[in-house]
Amino acid sequence: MASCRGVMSWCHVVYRVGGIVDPVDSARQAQGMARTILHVDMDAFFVSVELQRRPDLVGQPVVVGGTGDRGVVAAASYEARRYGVHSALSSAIARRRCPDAVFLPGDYESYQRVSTQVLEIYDRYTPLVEPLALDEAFLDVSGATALFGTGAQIARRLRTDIVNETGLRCSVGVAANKFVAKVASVAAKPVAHRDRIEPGLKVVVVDAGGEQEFLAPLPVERIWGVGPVTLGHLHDLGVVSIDDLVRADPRRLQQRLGQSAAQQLQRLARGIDDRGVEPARSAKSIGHEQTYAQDLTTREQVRSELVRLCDAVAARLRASAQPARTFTLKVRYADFATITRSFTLDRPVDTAPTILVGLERLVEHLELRNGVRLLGVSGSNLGQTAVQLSLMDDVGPDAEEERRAAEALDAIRSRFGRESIGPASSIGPTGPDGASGLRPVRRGGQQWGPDAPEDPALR
DNA sequence: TCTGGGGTCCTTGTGCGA
DNA sequence: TCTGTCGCACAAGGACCC
Repeated sequence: MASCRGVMSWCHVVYRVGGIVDPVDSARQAQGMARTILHVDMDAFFVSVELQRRPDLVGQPVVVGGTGDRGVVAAASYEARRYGVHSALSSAIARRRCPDAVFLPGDYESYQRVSTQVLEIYDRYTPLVEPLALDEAFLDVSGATALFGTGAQIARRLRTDIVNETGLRCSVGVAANKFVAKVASVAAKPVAHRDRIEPGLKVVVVDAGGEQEFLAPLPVERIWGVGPVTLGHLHDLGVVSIDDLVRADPRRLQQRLGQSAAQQLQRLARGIDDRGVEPARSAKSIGHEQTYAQDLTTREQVRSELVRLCDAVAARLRASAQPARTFTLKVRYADFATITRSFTLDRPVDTAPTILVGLERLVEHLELRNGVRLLGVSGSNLGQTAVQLSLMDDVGPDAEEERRAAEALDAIRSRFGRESIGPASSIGPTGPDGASGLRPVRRGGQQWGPDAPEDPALR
């Protein structure tokens, strides 16, 4: 049985049980190499940052995300969660469920700043930090225990530092591997019930060897990689809890989910996860996509938007010094059907005109059907050196000229800001306020869908 | 009930050369 | 010369994550 041990000054639960033990972990422990992994997850991060600027909203239902009808919720305060509002819910439904909620459009750059501050705190404890998103990270503190104490003690110190220096709260899971640490951090979080908000445990520790007993009673959708589709398959097979998954017939699972997924899920269900904490994961693709408040219905509109997206993607490829060989166009139609089309060049490139030539060829063969609600462009197959030679050369602009223009663009943006210059098609006939102006693609801008028309009551 | 934007990873199908 | 097969690269899509 799992034993829960409360600790005076902060709530802290330890699962120390027997059960099936991963041979890899056993060998590691036998050699004194057991890892201590922390998963730190900020509580309602975006909302908490907003509340620091708007203390008058503390205790109220607050939602950060797309404010328009095509937006989604990025984060909800626990007061809003009591009404069934949660992240990824459509903003329209969120409004219906909680009409009194205050909707804020979100400020990605502020969240980035606070996130950097939190990363600096992690750095004091270990260099092995793998950020997963702005609001969560894995830390391998195996080498820090001699200096700072047990995993639980480090977790407690970290929480205190974060609260004192940022004013924000977080929940921490501690375990011998990433997956279990992540599930533990969820168990440490506050829970919003219809009639009350249950304070979280703040820190939950799962000792090595106790993984399977900790996981067994949890619903199978807690496993990383089980989304709505896989959950449907698992329910069809009578698998509801993680324990059911451990006991499930591997052949039936493989028939339904494929060999790779079935094996991986059963390993995770047993609490086995050999992935290490990777501090410097390089990006494999760089892209931008945008959902439009009104569907695009003409080829001209599509081309014009592609110019903006290409410009933004090319600028980021240059900024990261990672030109791409493969470019993918994503189109979502009004009926939500989504297609992707891609092309691969013989050499990596990072300038918009060359990419655009390829994309326009793809668009020529596309039907616009009854309207396009989303367009996306991404570059993958990232390389190191951009070469202005490609299959587009026969029709593309002069390579040297293109390169010089891109460098001039970067220099102007670096000096005067990202919105200071852009492709001609970025100049809309009229802006939201009736005036013309540049419409740059901004990373983090419109992150959660098109915003509602300006409402002074929002801010 | 309506579904964003940034990604990653996996599977399947196809074309091609050996 | 034709056919089958294997491995590889690529394209497209699906599922998932935060």
